[in-house]
Amino acid sequence: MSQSIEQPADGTPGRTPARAVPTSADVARLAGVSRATVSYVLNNTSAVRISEPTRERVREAARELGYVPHAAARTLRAGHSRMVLLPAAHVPIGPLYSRFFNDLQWALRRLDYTVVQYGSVGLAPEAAARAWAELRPAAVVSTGEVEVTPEAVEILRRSGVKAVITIGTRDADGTHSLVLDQPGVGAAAVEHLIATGRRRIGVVVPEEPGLGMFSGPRLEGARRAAGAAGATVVPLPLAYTEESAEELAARWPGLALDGVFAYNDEYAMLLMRALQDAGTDVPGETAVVGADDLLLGRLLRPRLSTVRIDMIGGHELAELVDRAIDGTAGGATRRLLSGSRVIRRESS
Amino acid sequence: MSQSIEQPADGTPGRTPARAVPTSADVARLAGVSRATVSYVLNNTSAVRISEPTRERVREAARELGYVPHAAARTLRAGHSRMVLLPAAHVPIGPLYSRFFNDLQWALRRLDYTVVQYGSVGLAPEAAARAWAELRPAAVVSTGEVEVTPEAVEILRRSGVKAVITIGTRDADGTHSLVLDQPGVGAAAVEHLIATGRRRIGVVVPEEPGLGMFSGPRLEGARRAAGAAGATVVPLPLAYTEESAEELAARWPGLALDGVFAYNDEYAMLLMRALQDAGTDVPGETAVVGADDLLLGRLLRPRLSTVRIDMIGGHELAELVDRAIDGTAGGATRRLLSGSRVIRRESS
DNA sequence: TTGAAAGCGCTACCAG
DNA sequence: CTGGTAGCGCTTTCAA
Repeated sequence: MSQSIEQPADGTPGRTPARAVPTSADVARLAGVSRATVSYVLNNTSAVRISEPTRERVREAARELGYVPHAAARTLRAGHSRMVLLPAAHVPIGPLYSRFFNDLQWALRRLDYTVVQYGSVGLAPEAAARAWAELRPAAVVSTGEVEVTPEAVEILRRSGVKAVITIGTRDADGTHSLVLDQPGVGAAAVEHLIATGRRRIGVVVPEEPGLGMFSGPRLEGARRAAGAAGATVVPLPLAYTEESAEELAARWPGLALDGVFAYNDEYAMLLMRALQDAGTDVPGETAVVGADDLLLGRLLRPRLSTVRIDMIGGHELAELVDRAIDGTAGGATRRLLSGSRVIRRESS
Repeated sequence: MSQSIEQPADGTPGRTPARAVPTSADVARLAGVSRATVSYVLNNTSAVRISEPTRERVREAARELGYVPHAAARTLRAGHSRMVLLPAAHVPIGPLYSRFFNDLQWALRRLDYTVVQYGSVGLAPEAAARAWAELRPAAVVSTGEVEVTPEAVEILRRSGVKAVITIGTRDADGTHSLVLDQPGVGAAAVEHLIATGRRRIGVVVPEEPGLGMFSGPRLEGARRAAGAAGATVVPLPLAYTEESAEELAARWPGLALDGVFAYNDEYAMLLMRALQDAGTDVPGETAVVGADDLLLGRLLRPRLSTVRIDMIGGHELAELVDRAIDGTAGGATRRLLSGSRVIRRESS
């Protein structure tokens, strides 16, 4: 074959010769056509008509060489990518989110986007934004693990990112913001407790870092709801360990609380267990309400009352992303997701 | 300014003018130097000495323009990327994995790799491999959610991927394989049950798709261990729903099992709850063993016995990835991670 | 110490 | 219907 003449300098001479990775030029040579034709055939370019025999020759050559197009080259040439970047969460928020994530990814891929999660643990907002911007994604969909500051948005914008979508506790300007009504979650729980006759209500505040952006607003909402009804709210710091829960349960009698909103179902389980072990009757002495409606909660005894949180569907969000990228969605929008409601079981 | 002459065709004429994204050429122009100099300065190229005033001018210009390098262009020019691709799991495997994931990402970033998770839900092995290959990552680290077939490995190899690392239930050839000893997990559980006097042992097999690659080998290991001791193993299909668990619990007496390995702690909780509700005494009539050592298990009553699974550390793996990329780790290796041991609590 | 220029792989224009 | 070719943004060799 003619290629053998320009045997390329081999990268790894030691072991398997590892021929250089095939390019569209290699495909063209093997098929006896031009690189342009290869591009037309492999991309099914409709603006140009290639004879069927030629198409087949090209496809066969590509198959034989194991040709895979080079995304970076395509991006460079096109001037834009079809990548949607999701800053990856450092805290797994449970089945609710993971289901949502899967739906989103699946829907975006149907729209021909390449979905990529970028781990951004421990990066400052601007540093993270720069790292994301290097990849020149078409859109960034942030689910709240890294704060999206105005500076970050500006960095992304200037790097050609077409759309920034945030899902979080408050709107980030210049973005399409989906605001989860966290205060509403706390308020729903507390209103329910009050409606069932409770007056002194504890609100668990996780000590784990990274949950503050959720727990703060939930506490705030709880306070508002309690204030409106003349009830009392007591913040209860709690780490996700048995020791911390035991310690809290030990001083429970002194706190004289008749109800508690435990942040979510997992903390609720932790706390409820500790309370029961310490001899506190649930819901007799203290009612407990979690959040997220995990299967877990139905397995506890008493069955756990919970706040089911309103969440946007993955498919719906994918469409928003798509419209935001092609400009149809306008410059910046804000949408409040507030539909949290209590599911009463046996613990309240 | 001179740029105003060649005002580029604006992408989105409607709203904010959105000036074209700045390139290193723009930085060079603003700083009054050549593009080469810009590259030298911003990459701290040591082979070349640039005067301090020039460096400062370049950096200032970059800052002013909000310049962010274009990863695709860099990759294209360099002929290789520093991207490590992790096919993202479609099933959240719990805190054990998520901790591992974070460590791995963090460690890889310290080694100056760009870590990217690629959602590959529902793709055939070869299709997934091609999708990954388009990004020309330096390495692919598969944690077992998509099967890595020999064909897939070949596709990746031919696309210049330097290293393929698999963590899974068996070794994939041509890769660096870390084999989790799943049979060992089942065996450990069953041996423990036998040692504590059980003879007819159920093994839960989750009906959820995607877990088969774990549950199958665990069942196999359980069978081997039972066979060696003359005990009996009964496979128990179970979906992760209350109904499925209730149904299983209802026919429990007929099964006449005195022990059960419940796949993991979550299924164990589900089953144990259903058994207790149906009036079966745990561990009196039936002993229950889970796996993964979740905090959850310690909160149950009786406290759940569990198999703690041996796992490689994220940092350690990051180093393997690094050596595999630069060739130091050799062509293909295999390492068995077998160190599972039972933590006995109260349910067995 | 700095600049000019080639070229990575690909696509889209324009000629033939 | 097919081929030639420019050029996306970047790094790096070679020359000045």
